[in-house]
Amino acid sequence: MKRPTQVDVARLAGVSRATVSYVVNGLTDGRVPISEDTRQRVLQAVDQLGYVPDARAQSLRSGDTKTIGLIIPDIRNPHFWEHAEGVEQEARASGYHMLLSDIALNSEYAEEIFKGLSRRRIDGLIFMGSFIDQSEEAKKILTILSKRGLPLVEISDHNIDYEVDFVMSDYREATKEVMAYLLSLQHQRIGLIYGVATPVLAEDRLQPYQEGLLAAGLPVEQELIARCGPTIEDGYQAALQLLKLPNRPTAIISINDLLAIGALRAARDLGLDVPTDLSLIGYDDIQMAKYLVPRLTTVSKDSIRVGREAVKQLLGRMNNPDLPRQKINVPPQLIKRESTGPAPTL
Amino acid sequence: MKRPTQVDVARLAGVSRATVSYVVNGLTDGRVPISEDTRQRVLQAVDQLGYVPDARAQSLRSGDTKTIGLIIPDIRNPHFWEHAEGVEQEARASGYHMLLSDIALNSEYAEEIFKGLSRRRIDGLIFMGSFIDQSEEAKKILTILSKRGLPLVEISDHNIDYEVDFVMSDYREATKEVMAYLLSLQHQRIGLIYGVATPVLAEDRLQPYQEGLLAAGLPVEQELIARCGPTIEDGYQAALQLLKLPNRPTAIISINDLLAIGALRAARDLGLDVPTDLSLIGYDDIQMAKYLVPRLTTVSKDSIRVGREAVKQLLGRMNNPDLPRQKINVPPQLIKRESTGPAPTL
DNA sequence: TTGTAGGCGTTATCAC
DNA sequence: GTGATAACGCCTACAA
Repeated sequence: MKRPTQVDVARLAGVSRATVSYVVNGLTDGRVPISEDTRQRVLQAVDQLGYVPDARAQSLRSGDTKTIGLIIPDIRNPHFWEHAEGVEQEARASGYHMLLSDIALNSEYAEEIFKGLSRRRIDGLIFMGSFIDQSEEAKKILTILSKRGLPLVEISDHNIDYEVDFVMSDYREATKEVMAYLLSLQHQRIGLIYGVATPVLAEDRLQPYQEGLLAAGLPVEQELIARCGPTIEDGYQAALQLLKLPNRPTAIISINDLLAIGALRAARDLGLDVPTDLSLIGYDDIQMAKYLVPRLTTVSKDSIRVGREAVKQLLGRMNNPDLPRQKINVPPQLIKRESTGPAPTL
Repeated sequence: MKRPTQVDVARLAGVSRATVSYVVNGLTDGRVPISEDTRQRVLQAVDQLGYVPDARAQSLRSGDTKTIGLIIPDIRNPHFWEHAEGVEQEARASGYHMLLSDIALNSEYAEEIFKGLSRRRIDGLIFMGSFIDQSEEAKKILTILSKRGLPLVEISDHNIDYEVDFVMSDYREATKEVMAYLLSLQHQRIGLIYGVATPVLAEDRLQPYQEGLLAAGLPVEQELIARCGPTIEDGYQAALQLLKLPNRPTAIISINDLLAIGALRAARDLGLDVPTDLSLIGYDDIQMAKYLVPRLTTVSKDSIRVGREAVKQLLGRMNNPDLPRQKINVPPQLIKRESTGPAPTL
């Protein structure tokens, strides 16, 4: 009934524990030679008993856990699963497991999550900067973990100035492009659905948005900036609010595709056609973006690749702690699809 | 630099290792009395060193890992993330962690994944029956794990006959309702997008589909059944295939909402209006279903609740292995929205 | 070619 | 009130 251990295998095979260890770990043809006969006997015993090594014990002994943690801000947003998918793929390929934590956009959880990961002695941690930044608490713990030698990689939407390896997709540049594009389509009133606002998101998107407006000689109007939460419903309500304005925007930038889905719905509910009456742009290029009706114009980034790159960086750092600071740029790209068009003449 | 252990804390506080253990585990007011003075000194040392207990060691000692595994069939389908969300919520509330594995619809991975979970000595496992069933290999391992005393809970779309606790949402009944609904709308040619076909899905959806047709005196036509893979693109292609038929269906049932998103797009690309020209029904009621244009009619199940119930069952079984077989029914529900309507007169 | 012994960090048991 | 000691399962020098 109880799980078999090395001892059980050894007993059955009539050898010592160490021999079992050698065979199981395949050191056969290396430094420690084991007779083929013994090897077979051990293997057979393993099979018969269904012996599986205990990762806890191995890890306690070896010092590493072959596990990397990934903290995502919101499990409900498809965008983050794509990161998770990339992380999991690359981790698996390197013999690592991924331990996924959803911070649920709730800074209160942050400490609990870090503690959990800390207890489990993960070998490295990948996290999304934008949301961790929100919490001073989280930042503090992160610093401690880092000081203690835990390899860290941040996935960021902008350049960062503190000492962490990171994979960046510069949304600042992308947002400039978005603004230029909308302005070239003659849009004068451009709304911003600014979900889950953080200081950092501001740098990436709010600022370039404002700067783009000003550079074109247009005013920055607070009523065109709708702050909201992370759910589709939030995006829906935010869009409704914007579109019901006496002098409504002819274009809306949504901070992510999920909110844009809500916005699309809102437009339709008000009898507005996208893109004839309203242009809409999202960010992330989640898988379904190009199947929506209309297909969504969006700022695309290869999220799976970002996840994979993050793991690569992390493993690099783990193998060589003295590496110079790593950074890699996975530039996002404006994908023009059907949800944007020339400004209507109102 | 190295992680502090109990020994370090003990040294700093000037007490023995055991005392540290007592204090940290809060046994203070229980069986083992510790002077308040000592307690404070220990706590302070813990804080100063940033000591965090090592879960591996604890687990090795105590025999359990406070971790439950969850195997989902496809990380790309939002539906499964909702289950994961429920599992994670309930697990967290009970002091457990969730270890998520994505089987990537690939039976080859199954064995590897089970081995991984086995090595990690999870305390219990929740899995989705429909996809595990595909692989004989997987089924065998599952049986072994179960025999060995690993508590198991299956999340299933139908009643199951073997000895496992399970949470069921009976899609068989729901599908009957779907058929009745479509027939009442006068649809005579009803297509089925039958993604990721497994024998079990067949029972839930293919059979009632066929039976519904026959009961209404309609033929079961193979050309109306499009088998396909799990991605949106697959759904798109499958729908295209169906809709290009000389005698195209006026209604399509899609095995899940994700595929339905593809189908919606396909209809639009062929210039067909949903629901005027084509009725479309999905399954799962993923979050965005009610924001799509048109809002998607679907078979809804409370996935988060299913996840939570599964954890409750699992914990119940863990606390009391001799419990009689548990089963709970979370019945799905047909939600009529905008993607369905009366059959067009072709 | 195989066996022995020590230790990874924790906790339960039993003395002091 | 507090401190040794053994044990959880594994790996790896080192010895035989």
